[in-house]
Amino acid sequence: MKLNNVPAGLPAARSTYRHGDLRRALLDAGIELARDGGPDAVVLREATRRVGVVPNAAYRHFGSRQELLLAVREAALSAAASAMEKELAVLPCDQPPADFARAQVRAIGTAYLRFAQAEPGLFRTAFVISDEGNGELGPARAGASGLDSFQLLSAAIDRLVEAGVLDPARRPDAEYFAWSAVHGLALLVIDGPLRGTDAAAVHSLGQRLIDMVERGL
Amino acid sequence: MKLNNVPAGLPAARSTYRHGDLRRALLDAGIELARDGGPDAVVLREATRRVGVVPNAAYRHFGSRQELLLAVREAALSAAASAMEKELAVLPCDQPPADFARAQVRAIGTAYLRFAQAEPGLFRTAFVISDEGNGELGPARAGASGLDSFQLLSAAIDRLVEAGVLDPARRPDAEYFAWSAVHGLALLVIDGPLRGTDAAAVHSLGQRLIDMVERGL
DNA sequence: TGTACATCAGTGAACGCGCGTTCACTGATGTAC
DNA sequence: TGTACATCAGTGAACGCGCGTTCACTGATGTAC
Repeated sequence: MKLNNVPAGLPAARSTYRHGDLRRALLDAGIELARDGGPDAVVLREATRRVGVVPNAAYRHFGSRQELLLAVREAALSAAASAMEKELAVLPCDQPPADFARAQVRAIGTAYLRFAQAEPGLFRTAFVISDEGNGELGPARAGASGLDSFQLLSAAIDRLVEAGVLDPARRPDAEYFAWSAVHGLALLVIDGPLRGTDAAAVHSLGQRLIDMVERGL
Repeated sequence: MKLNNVPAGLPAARSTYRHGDLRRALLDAGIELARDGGPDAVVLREATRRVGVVPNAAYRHFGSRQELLLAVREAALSAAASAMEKELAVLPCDQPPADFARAQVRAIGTAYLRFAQAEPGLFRTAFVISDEGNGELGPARAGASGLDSFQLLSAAIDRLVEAGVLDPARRPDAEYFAWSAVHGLALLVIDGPLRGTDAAAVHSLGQRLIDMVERGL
């Protein structure tokens, strides 16, 4: 019988060992690489180098470079979802349901754009697949609430309908349209023609884009 | 005095030589590589291999791999602009100016989405920078009309204002908003959650997205 | 029109690079008696 | 409580790979006399 009862089938999560927690350290290094360089910069050898360990040591914790990259991506997705949740959390609740629902959708869009600008490398790691040999995405990782970014948006749009702001006939696929607009702008900002635009101007553009989406839906 | 008078400063464009036209052949090979693999697949050695020439032969025509990639990108941008022009050309002119202006904007958006779906590799080569060490974009290449994709869109939106469809107060940055929406949807389709959706469904989503943009602007 | 020569497109061979990944190992840890 | 042993995280060395790029060459072409 084991003291630390882990679900069968999963590798037991050790808390410390020779290095301390090499898996965690490699993951952190990978995240750092992604942060300034995007997904392609997540290089196994470089991660081990940063941690101060021999390259093949990584194979005790990740089956391949791809597996490390996937773990980094999960972390990035989770960070994005958390950023949204944080933006949602500061919203005042004492307002008419219609306004509140609208504010929630706006908060999600705003958080997405802010995340893209503040952490372009992580943003691209999380949301820009860029083929990589057809992806293998796996389920998008959740934030603290247990919902991923896309689910947060969908739920917010549902609330828009409940609050009577959005005609139910317009509901279908609305999250794709909203996502498209905000995602597109994010890319224009991080490596398109709007690159180099300062944060304030981007914020203002973002707000006007969200206005457009709101009106358009 | 030369028979073939080319503008001074530009390298004389030879029509044929040992290989015939190696530069053109390498470029075509590069385009083919981009077509099924995106920008990262534009590999100098592979292009020479396909053409049946030794790797370093490429250096007679391109200073570096980057230069080849840029040429391929130009071609992809030009192809996109042409697709838009083709879509514009089939529009009936005998309609009220307001309708015509609207139809032109729609045609551009539709062509963009169609191009993305029909040629995802070229689309990504043309419009997804993905850093590459901060890009070095150069001016976006023009179609037959001499305008690039973005200029075509901007001009169409200008006509929307002239036709009285769009409030001039709403004009500023409208092309960025429209571009964002369509570009975002294109990415969802080519390597996001909407990948694998069939052409008809994508077209319908695209039309509804454009509806949203039109209303929202 | 015919010969001599310069040009320069494509050759052949080789570099150094960093990458992902495999192998047999070693030595600190945690466990059983 | 002390010793013997098994585990397995991290080592050391090496692989093969394809890449971009450089070098000195050679031989067909187009040009000058």
